[in-house]
Amino acid sequence: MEDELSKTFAALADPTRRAMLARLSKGEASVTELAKPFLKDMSLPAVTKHLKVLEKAGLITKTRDAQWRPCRLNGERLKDVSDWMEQYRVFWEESLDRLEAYLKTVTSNQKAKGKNHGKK
Amino acid sequence: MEDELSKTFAALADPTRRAMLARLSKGEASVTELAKPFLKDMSLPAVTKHLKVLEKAGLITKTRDAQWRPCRLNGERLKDVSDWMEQYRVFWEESLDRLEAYLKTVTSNQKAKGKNHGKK
DNA sequence: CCTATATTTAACTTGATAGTTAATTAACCG
DNA sequence: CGGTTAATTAACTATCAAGTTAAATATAGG
Repeated sequence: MEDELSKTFAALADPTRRAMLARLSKGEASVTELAKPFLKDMSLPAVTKHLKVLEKAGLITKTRDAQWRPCRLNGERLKDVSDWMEQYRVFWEESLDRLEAYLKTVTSNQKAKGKNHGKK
Repeated sequence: MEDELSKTFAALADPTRRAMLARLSKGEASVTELAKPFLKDMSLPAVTKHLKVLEKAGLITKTRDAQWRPCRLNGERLKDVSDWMEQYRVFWEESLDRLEAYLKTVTSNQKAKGKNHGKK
């Protein structure tokens, strides 16, 4: 998984990590703080790993404060996702009727070109 | 990976699958048609698997037309992603200065409560 | 019926993810 | 220094994801 966008999507594909981001949207937090809601379900090293995934995806940044590692949300990477999403906005924002109509024009154009299912 | 949102994000975490969605945003296409740009890099069964991932994530729907399986984009699932993203919009849309200021108020509030790093 | 085309399924390999426990590093503080 | 707290690293296991080749299924059409 080389590209940044894939790494970001992969990082978001886990409810634990998304919950961590939600917590961080309230302000920065240390690892222990972030871990607290999950320690019934997993160990601290598991939390460290999740944070490392988020960090490598550029979704958070970790700093240092004595023995603590305050984490904060990095919004820019989420903007990349948002930008990617934009091209599809029409597919949910238009009324379903208008979308259907739009798709009909596209596909009927293709049929006009021969309904050849991709054959040369 | 139980929840729908995780499944959707995971499906999006692959450039091949995102390219397939991009193609489908131009109109419906058969499996062979969708596969064409990738057959230098992977086999047809691999394509079938990618499509299955997209389908299970609810991002596309497959229908039947003789021996063809026309696929089309399903925008609703992308809306779920977009809705989830909304809560973070402030983290990239505000000017960086204003975001910094916002975070300062949040964290200074925490410090006022004792800078206790999550201790009870 | 036979064959070509479209697509999927089966069985398998490989590498990545997500978790574990135990040990280690780092910094504070009495 | 020695103990305590915070966090990471190491080593390992199990499950999942992505790809392969070969075989199977489904439909059209002469």
